[in-house]
Amino acid sequence: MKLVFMGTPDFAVPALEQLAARHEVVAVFTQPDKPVGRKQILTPPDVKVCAQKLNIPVCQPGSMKTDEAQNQLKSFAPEVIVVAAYGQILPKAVLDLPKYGCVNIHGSLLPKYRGASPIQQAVLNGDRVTGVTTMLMDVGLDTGDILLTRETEIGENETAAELFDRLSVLGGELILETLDALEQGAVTPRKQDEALATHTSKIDKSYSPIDFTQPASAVHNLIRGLYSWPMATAVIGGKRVKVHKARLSQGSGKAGTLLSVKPLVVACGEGAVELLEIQPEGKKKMTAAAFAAGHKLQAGDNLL
RNA sequence: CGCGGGAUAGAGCAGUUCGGUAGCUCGUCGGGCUCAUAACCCGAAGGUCGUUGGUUCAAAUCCUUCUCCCGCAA
Repeated sequence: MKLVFMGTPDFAVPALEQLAARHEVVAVFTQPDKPVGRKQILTPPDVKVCAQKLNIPVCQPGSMKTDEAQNQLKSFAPEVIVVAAYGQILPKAVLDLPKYGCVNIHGSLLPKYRGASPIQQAVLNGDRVTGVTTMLMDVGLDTGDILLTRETEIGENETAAELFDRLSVLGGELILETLDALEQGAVTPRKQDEALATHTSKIDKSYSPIDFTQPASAVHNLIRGLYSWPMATAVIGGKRVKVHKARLSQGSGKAGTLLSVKPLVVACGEGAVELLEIQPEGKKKMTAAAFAAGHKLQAGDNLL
Protein backbone atom coordinates (compact mmCIF):
# COMPACT_ATOMS: atom_id res chain seq x y z
CA MET A 1 0.00 0.00 0.00
CA LYS A 2 0.99 3.57 -0.51
CA LEU A 3 1.34 5.11 2.92
CA VAL A 4 2.67 7.93 5.02
CA PHE A 5 4.36 7.06 8.32
CA MET A 6 4.18 9.31 11.36
CA GLY A 7 6.37 8.58 14.36
CA THR A 8 9.18 10.03 16.42
CA PRO A 9 11.12 7.97 19.02
CA ASP A 10 12.85 4.60 18.84
CA PHE A 11 9.59 2.84 19.62
CA ALA A 12 8.37 3.65 16.11
CA VAL A 13 11.50 2.56 14.26
CA PRO A 14 10.83 -1.20 13.92
CA ALA A 15 7.39 -0.44 12.51
CA LEU A 16 8.89 1.90 9.94
CA GLU A 17 11.49 -0.65 8.93
CA GLN A 18 8.90 -3.39 8.54
CA LEU A 19 6.60 -1.16 6.52
CA ALA A 20 9.35 0.05 4.25
CA ALA A 21 10.23 -3.54 3.39
CA ARG A 22 6.71 -4.48 2.36
CA HIS A 23 4.91 -1.31 1.37
CA GLU A 24 5.46 1.95 -0.44
CA VAL A 25 6.31 4.48 2.26
CA VAL A 26 6.14 7.75 0.35
CA ALA A 27 6.93 10.07 3.26
CA VAL A 28 7.78 10.11 6.95
CA PHE A 29 6.43 12.78 9.26
CA THR A 30 8.29 13.26 12.51
CA GLN A 31 8.81 15.92 15.16
CA PRO A 32 11.35 18.69 14.58
CA ASP A 33 14.94 18.15 15.75
CA LYS A 34 15.41 19.11 19.38
CA PRO A 35 18.37 20.21 21.47
CA VAL A 36 19.29 17.41 23.83
CA GLY A 37 21.88 16.54 26.44
CA ARG A 38 24.31 18.67 28.43
CA LYS A 39 25.61 20.42 25.36
CA GLN A 40 22.12 21.06 23.96
CA ILE A 41 23.12 19.59 20.63
CA LEU A 42 20.36 19.65 18.04
CA THR A 43 19.45 16.00 17.64
CA PRO A 44 17.17 14.42 15.04
CA PRO A 45 14.49 11.96 16.21
CA ASP A 46 15.30 8.24 15.76
CA VAL A 47 12.60 7.90 13.13
CA LYS A 48 14.19 10.64 11.03
CA VAL A 49 17.55 8.91 11.12
CA CYS A 50 15.93 5.66 10.05
CA ALA A 51 13.94 7.31 7.26
CA GLN A 52 17.03 8.95 5.83
CA LYS A 53 18.82 5.63 5.83
CA LEU A 54 15.89 4.21 3.85
CA ASN A 55 15.91 7.22 1.49
CA ILE A 56 12.38 8.22 2.39
CA PRO A 57 11.47 11.93 2.31
CA VAL A 58 11.11 13.44 5.79
CA CYS A 59 8.72 16.22 6.87
CA GLN A 60 8.98 17.86 10.30
CA PRO A 61 6.12 20.30 10.65
CA GLY A 62 5.74 21.92 14.04
CA SER A 63 2.03 21.28 13.87
CA MET A 64 -0.31 19.25 11.69
CA LYS A 65 -3.02 21.83 12.19
CA THR A 66 -1.63 24.26 9.64
CA ASP A 67 -2.86 24.28 6.06
CA GLU A 68 0.72 24.14 4.92
CA ALA A 69 1.40 20.85 6.66
CA GLN A 70 -1.91 19.38 5.59
CA ASN A 71 -1.42 20.34 1.94
CA GLN A 72 1.98 18.79 2.00
CA LEU A 73 0.51 15.61 3.41
CA LYS A 74 -2.21 15.65 0.76
CA SER A 75 0.37 15.88 -1.98
CA PHE A 76 1.66 12.42 -1.02
CA ALA A 77 -1.84 10.99 -1.56
CA PRO A 78 -1.50 8.17 0.97
CA GLU A 79 -3.99 5.32 1.04
CA VAL A 80 -3.36 4.97 4.74
CA ILE A 81 -1.40 6.82 7.41
CA VAL A 82 0.37 4.75 10.05
CA VAL A 83 0.97 6.54 13.34
CA ALA A 84 3.31 5.28 16.06
CA ALA A 85 4.23 7.54 18.98
CA TYR A 86 4.19 10.63 16.79
CA GLY A 87 3.74 13.08 19.63
CA GLN A 88 1.09 15.29 18.06
CA ILE A 89 -2.66 15.38 18.07
CA LEU A 90 -3.95 14.87 14.54
CA PRO A 91 -6.85 17.10 13.46
CA LYS A 92 -9.92 15.58 11.86
CA ALA A 93 -8.92 16.83 8.43
CA VAL A 94 -5.85 14.60 8.60
CA LEU A 95 -7.72 11.62 10.00
CA ASP A 96 -10.23 11.76 7.15
CA LEU A 97 -7.66 12.18 4.40
CA PRO A 98 -6.59 8.62 3.54
CA LYS A 99 -8.92 6.02 2.09
CA TYR A 100 -8.24 3.55 4.90
CA GLY A 101 -7.93 6.22 7.59
CA CYS A 102 -5.17 6.61 10.15
CA VAL A 103 -3.98 3.47 11.89
CA ASN A 104 -2.25 3.84 15.25
CA ILE A 105 0.05 1.42 17.00
CA HIS A 106 -0.44 1.65 20.76
CA GLY A 107 1.66 -0.02 23.46
CA SER A 108 -1.11 -1.57 25.51
CA LEU A 109 -4.20 -3.72 25.24
CA LEU A 110 -6.78 -1.00 24.71
CA PRO A 111 -8.95 0.27 26.24
CA LYS A 112 -6.54 -0.24 29.13
CA TYR A 113 -3.81 2.41 29.44
CA ARG A 114 -4.84 5.00 26.93
CA GLY A 115 -2.50 7.98 26.78
CA ALA A 116 1.15 8.81 27.10
CA SER A 117 2.82 6.06 29.13
CA PRO A 118 1.03 2.75 28.62
CA ILE A 119 4.15 0.61 28.76
CA GLN A 120 5.61 2.10 31.94
CA GLN A 121 2.24 1.98 33.65
CA ALA A 122 1.85 -1.72 32.95
CA VAL A 123 5.17 -2.35 34.67
CA LEU A 124 4.50 0.11 37.50
CA ASN A 125 1.25 -1.68 38.24
CA GLY A 126 2.96 -5.06 38.24
CA ASP A 127 0.81 -6.39 35.39
CA ARG A 128 1.65 -9.89 34.18
CA VAL A 129 0.31 -9.38 30.67
CA THR A 130 0.21 -6.49 28.23
CA GLY A 131 0.47 -6.09 24.49
CA VAL A 132 0.07 -3.89 21.46
CA THR A 133 -3.07 -2.73 19.74
CA THR A 134 -3.70 -1.34 16.28
CA MET A 135 -6.71 0.90 15.93
CA LEU A 136 -8.44 3.30 13.60
CA MET A 137 -7.80 6.73 15.02
CA ASP A 138 -10.59 9.13 15.81
CA VAL A 139 -10.53 12.57 17.36
CA GLY A 140 -10.34 11.23 20.95
CA LEU A 141 -7.16 10.21 22.75
CA ASP A 142 -6.62 6.54 21.90
CA THR A 143 -10.37 6.00 21.69
CA GLY A 144 -10.56 4.68 18.12
CA ASP A 145 -11.99 1.34 17.05
CA ILE A 146 -9.71 -1.62 17.64
CA LEU A 147 -8.39 -3.57 14.67
CA LEU A 148 -5.93 -6.19 15.96
CA THR A 149 -4.17 -6.94 19.24
CA ARG A 150 -1.21 -9.05 20.24
CA GLU A 151 -0.57 -10.06 23.85
CA THR A 152 2.72 -10.70 25.59
CA GLU A 153 3.71 -11.63 29.12
CA ILE A 154 5.75 -9.28 31.27
CA GLY A 155 8.76 -10.91 32.93
CA GLU A 156 9.08 -10.76 36.70
CA ASN A 157 12.19 -8.61 36.52
CA GLU A 158 11.57 -7.04 33.13
CA THR A 159 12.14 -3.29 32.89
CA ALA A 160 10.01 -0.81 31.02
CA ALA A 161 12.88 -0.29 28.57
CA GLU A 162 13.06 -4.00 27.79
CA LEU A 163 9.32 -4.18 27.38
CA PHE A 164 9.48 -1.12 25.15
CA ASP A 165 11.87 -2.89 22.83
CA ARG A 166 9.79 -6.03 22.67
CA LEU A 167 6.52 -4.20 22.11
CA SER A 168 8.01 -2.02 19.39
CA VAL A 169 8.98 -5.16 17.48
CA LEU A 170 5.57 -6.73 18.08
CA GLY A 171 4.00 -3.48 16.92
CA GLY A 172 5.97 -3.67 13.70
CA GLU A 173 4.72 -7.17 13.04
CA LEU A 174 1.17 -6.34 13.97
CA ILE A 175 0.94 -3.31 11.71
CA LEU A 176 1.84 -5.44 8.70
CA GLU A 177 -0.91 -7.90 9.57
CA THR A 178 -3.28 -5.03 10.13
CA LEU A 179 -2.66 -3.44 6.74
CA ASP A 180 -3.06 -6.76 4.98
CA ALA A 181 -6.32 -7.37 6.79
CA LEU A 182 -7.57 -3.87 6.02
CA GLU A 183 -6.77 -4.23 2.36
CA GLN A 184 -8.56 -7.56 2.16
CA GLY A 185 -11.48 -6.35 4.23
CA ALA A 186 -10.67 -9.17 6.61
CA VAL A 187 -10.95 -7.19 9.81
CA THR A 188 -13.94 -5.65 11.55
CA PRO A 189 -13.18 -2.62 13.72
CA ARG A 190 -14.39 -3.16 17.30
CA LYS A 191 -15.62 -0.36 19.52
CA GLN A 192 -13.70 0.06 22.77
CA ASP A 193 -15.53 -0.75 25.99
CA GLU A 194 -15.59 2.61 27.74
CA ALA A 195 -16.31 0.97 31.08
CA LEU A 196 -12.89 -0.70 31.01
CA ALA A 197 -10.95 2.34 29.83
CA THR A 198 -8.06 3.67 31.92
CA HIS A 199 -5.86 6.64 31.24
CA THR A 200 -2.13 7.19 31.73
CA SER A 201 -0.41 10.54 31.89
CA LYS A 202 3.19 11.41 31.19
CA ILE A 203 5.82 10.02 33.53
CA ASP A 204 8.23 12.52 35.06
CA LYS A 205 10.85 12.79 37.81
CA SER A 206 8.25 13.32 40.49
CA TYR A 207 7.74 9.54 40.30
CA SER A 208 11.40 8.86 41.08
CA PRO A 209 11.82 8.86 44.89
CA ILE A 210 11.37 5.36 46.27
CA ASP A 211 8.96 5.08 49.18
CA PHE A 212 10.29 2.18 51.22
CA THR A 213 7.16 2.14 53.35
CA GLN A 214 5.41 0.66 50.35
CA PRO A 215 5.36 -3.12 49.89
CA ALA A 216 8.48 -4.60 48.30
CA SER A 217 6.56 -5.49 45.17
CA ALA A 218 5.56 -1.84 44.66
CA VAL A 219 9.16 -0.70 45.17
CA HIS A 220 10.38 -3.31 42.71
CA ASN A 221 7.74 -2.29 40.17
CA LEU A 222 8.76 1.35 40.51
CA ILE A 223 12.40 0.51 39.85
CA ARG A 224 11.50 -1.59 36.80
CA GLY A 225 8.87 0.80 35.50
CA LEU A 226 11.02 3.93 35.63
CA TYR A 227 13.96 2.28 33.89
CA SER A 228 15.59 3.63 31.75
CA TRP A 229 13.93 7.00 32.32
CA PRO A 230 13.44 8.83 34.66
CA MET A 231 14.79 6.16 37.07
CA ALA A 232 13.84 5.37 40.66
CA THR A 233 16.01 7.10 43.24
CA ALA A 234 16.94 6.60 46.89
CA VAL A 235 19.32 8.19 49.35
CA ILE A 236 22.04 5.83 50.59
CA GLY A 237 25.01 6.79 52.70
CA GLY A 238 23.93 10.42 52.40
CA LYS A 239 24.12 10.32 48.62
CA ARG A 240 21.32 10.37 46.12
CA VAL A 241 21.50 7.34 43.90
CA LYS A 242 19.56 6.04 40.94
CA VAL A 243 18.55 2.43 41.29
CA HIS A 244 19.10 0.65 38.02
CA LYS A 245 18.36 -2.91 38.95
CA ALA A 246 16.86 -4.70 41.91
CA ARG A 247 14.95 -7.82 42.80
CA LEU A 248 12.63 -9.05 45.51
CA SER A 249 14.39 -10.49 48.53
CA GLN A 250 13.65 -12.30 51.75
CA GLY A 251 13.41 -10.84 55.21
CA SER A 252 11.56 -8.05 56.88
CA GLY A 253 12.13 -5.19 59.26
CA LYS A 254 11.37 -1.56 59.84
CA ALA A 255 10.77 0.08 56.47
CA GLY A 256 13.92 1.61 55.01
CA THR A 257 16.33 -0.36 57.18
CA LEU A 258 19.36 -2.06 55.66
CA LEU A 259 18.89 -5.73 56.51
CA SER A 260 22.30 -6.54 55.10
CA VAL A 261 25.08 -4.79 53.19
CA LYS A 262 26.29 -7.77 51.18
CA PRO A 263 24.00 -8.27 49.45
CA LEU A 264 22.42 -4.84 49.79
CA VAL A 265 18.94 -5.62 51.10
CA VAL A 266 16.48 -2.94 52.18
CA ALA A 267 13.38 -3.65 54.25
CA CYS A 268 10.15 -2.31 52.81
CA GLY A 269 6.70 -1.79 54.33
CA GLU A 270 6.15 -5.42 53.53
CA GLY A 271 8.99 -7.72 52.49
CA ALA A 272 12.35 -6.49 51.23
CA VAL A 273 14.22 -5.68 48.03
CA GLU A 274 17.83 -6.39 47.10
CA LEU A 275 19.48 -3.53 45.22
CA LEU A 276 21.78 -4.86 42.51
CA GLU A 277 22.99 -1.91 40.45
CA ILE A 278 22.98 1.71 41.51
CA GLN A 279 24.41 5.02 40.34
CA PRO A 280 25.40 7.77 42.78
CA GLU A 281 25.00 11.37 41.68
CA GLY A 282 27.97 12.37 39.55
CA LYS A 283 29.15 8.78 39.19
CA LYS A 284 28.75 5.94 36.78
CA LYS A 285 26.53 2.96 37.29
CA MET A 286 28.06 0.39 39.65
CA THR A 287 27.13 -2.81 41.35
CA ALA A 288 25.70 -2.56 44.84
CA ALA A 289 28.67 -4.62 46.06
CA ALA A 290 31.11 -2.06 44.63
CA PHE A 291 29.23 0.81 46.23
CA ALA A 292 29.22 -0.96 49.58
CA ALA A 293 32.97 -1.65 49.31
CA GLY A 294 33.84 2.03 49.27
CA HIS A 295 31.25 3.37 51.69
CA LYS A 296 30.76 2.72 55.34
CA LEU A 297 27.37 1.08 55.30
CA GLN A 298 26.13 -1.06 58.15
CA ALA A 299 23.20 -3.38 58.57
CA GLY A 300 20.68 -1.45 60.60
CA ASP A 301 21.22 1.89 58.87
CA ASN A 302 17.97 3.51 57.84
CA LEU A 303 17.42 5.15 54.49
CA LEU A 304 14.33 7.14 55.40
C1' C B 1 30.34 30.53 28.38
C1' G B 2 23.37 27.25 32.08
C1' C B 3 24.58 24.88 37.45
C1' G B 4 27.39 21.08 39.80
C1' G B 5 30.24 16.33 41.06
C1' G B 6 34.36 13.42 39.40
C1' A B 7 39.33 11.02 37.21
C1' U B 8 44.43 7.63 42.88
C1' A B 9 45.85 -0.84 42.17
C1' G B 10 40.99 -5.07 38.61
C1' A B 11 36.26 -2.49 41.38
C1' G B 12 34.53 1.16 44.95
C1' C B 13 36.61 4.96 47.99
C1' A B 14 40.14 7.97 51.53
C1' G B 15 44.30 11.08 51.34
C1' U B 16 44.42 17.43 48.64
C1' U B 17 42.47 22.13 53.75
C1' C B 18 48.23 22.81 56.12
C1' G B 19 53.50 19.81 50.11
C1' G B 20 57.55 15.29 53.17
C1' U B 21 57.94 6.84 52.26
C1' A B 22 50.81 5.34 48.35
C1' G B 23 46.31 4.02 52.15
C1' C B 24 41.17 1.56 53.22
C1' U B 25 37.19 -1.97 51.91
C1' C B 26 36.45 -5.63 48.23
C1' G B 27 38.35 -8.68 44.42
C1' U B 28 42.63 -11.68 42.54
C1' C B 29 46.72 -15.17 43.68
C1' G B 30 49.28 -18.38 47.50
C1' G B 31 48.91 -20.77 52.19
C1' G B 32 46.09 -22.25 56.68
C1' C B 33 41.54 -23.80 59.33
C1' U B 34 37.09 -26.79 58.31
C1' C B 35 32.91 -32.51 56.85
C1' A B 36 32.26 -28.05 54.08
C1' U B 37 31.63 -22.82 52.43
C1' A B 38 30.25 -16.93 49.25
C1' A B 39 32.61 -17.84 56.31
C1' C B 40 37.24 -17.19 59.24
C1' C B 41 42.95 -16.67 59.87
C1' C B 42 47.95 -15.60 57.63
C1' G B 43 50.67 -13.82 53.50
C1' A B 44 51.58 -11.80 48.42
C1' A B 45 51.12 -9.45 43.86
C1' G B 46 49.09 -5.15 41.72
C1' G B 47 49.38 2.31 41.06
C1' U B 48 54.59 6.76 35.95
C1' C B 49 47.85 9.40 41.48
C1' G B 50 43.66 11.52 33.72
C1' U B 51 46.89 15.09 30.36
C1' U B 52 50.41 19.57 29.62
C1' G B 53 53.70 23.02 31.61
C1' G B 54 55.28 25.55 36.02
C1' U B 55 56.70 26.61 41.46
C1' U B 56 59.84 23.74 45.01
C1' C B 57 65.31 20.47 47.97
C1' A B 58 60.61 17.75 47.53
C1' A B 59 53.93 17.71 44.31
C1' A B 60 48.34 12.91 44.44
C1' U B 61 48.50 17.68 47.28
C1' C B 62 49.94 24.50 45.12
C1' C B 63 49.46 27.38 40.11
C1' U B 64 48.54 26.43 34.67
C1' U B 65 46.84 23.81 29.71
C1' C B 66 43.93 20.20 27.74
C1' U B 67 41.00 15.59 27.56
C1' C B 68 37.34 12.37 29.20
C1' C B 69 33.09 10.63 32.52
C1' C B 70 28.68 11.75 35.18
C1' G B 71 24.39 14.31 37.98
C1' C B 72 20.93 18.54 37.55
C1' A B 73 18.50 21.86 34.38
C1' A B 74 16.41 22.16 29.33
